[in-house]
Amino acid sequence: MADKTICPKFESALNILNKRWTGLIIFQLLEGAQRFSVIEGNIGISGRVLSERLKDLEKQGIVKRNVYDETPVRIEYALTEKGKALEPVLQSIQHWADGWINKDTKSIV
Amino acid sequence: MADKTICPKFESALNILNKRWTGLIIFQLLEGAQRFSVIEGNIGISGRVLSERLKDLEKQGIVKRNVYDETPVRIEYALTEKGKALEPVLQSIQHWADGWINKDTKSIV
DNA sequence: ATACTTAGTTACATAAAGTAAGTTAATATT
DNA sequence: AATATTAACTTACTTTATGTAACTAAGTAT
Repeated sequence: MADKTICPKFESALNILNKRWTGLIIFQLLEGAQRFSVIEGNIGISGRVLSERLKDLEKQGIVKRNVYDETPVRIEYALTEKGKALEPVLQSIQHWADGWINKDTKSIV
Repeated sequence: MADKTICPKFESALNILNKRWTGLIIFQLLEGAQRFSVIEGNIGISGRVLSERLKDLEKQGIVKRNVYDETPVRIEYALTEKGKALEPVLQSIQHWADGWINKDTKSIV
């Protein structure tokens, strides 16, 4: 691979949304903190990959993992400020989708 | 997979940007029509996958394939109106990246 | 002691992406 | 006439990512 790095920041941002499921995970968390099993059920991701993604997102400072010492233990994943700052990105995707995606054909309007 | 379909249009839009390379391909084409080999070289994608992606994007009405009968044949890929309409999406990603990505650490600002 | 719950992890199977060589068509070169 | 060149792919094969389903750990409750 050549890797011309058009703009390293931009590429690095794209590499986040680029990965399967990250967009939906962030979209879910924009509604508020959620537990592992809730995210899993809501977006239909496999536990294996959700675990992987949440670790990535945490490492990138987009998601925060909060442990509540109840019984059984409750763990919630929430967006950080950096994560919340992605809301306009998802909104612009939504806006584009509203204007250009025909939900029946999944193709040209 | 459960597939709760949060919003079918939104999901379908995400499934485009979601795939590896599509974001960069569209970003490239925002600068104007480009040939296969140029895109390939600029973003460092393999020919096999670029071919696959361009067909997908064409099928979704985001990219138009233009054949110029020169010698050797010249083929250019350009964004359609639907494709150009993605510019604000990429801009919002760029904007987020500028504010939140530290290009050195690739992580928290 | 056994069972239940959440939040994972592990082992294995299938699908997607990377690599490198090959194909096609229209010239241009020797 | 045979060989080479160029762009745009395609094919065969390897590596990586994702899906599936069963399993583990910690802390109760029965």
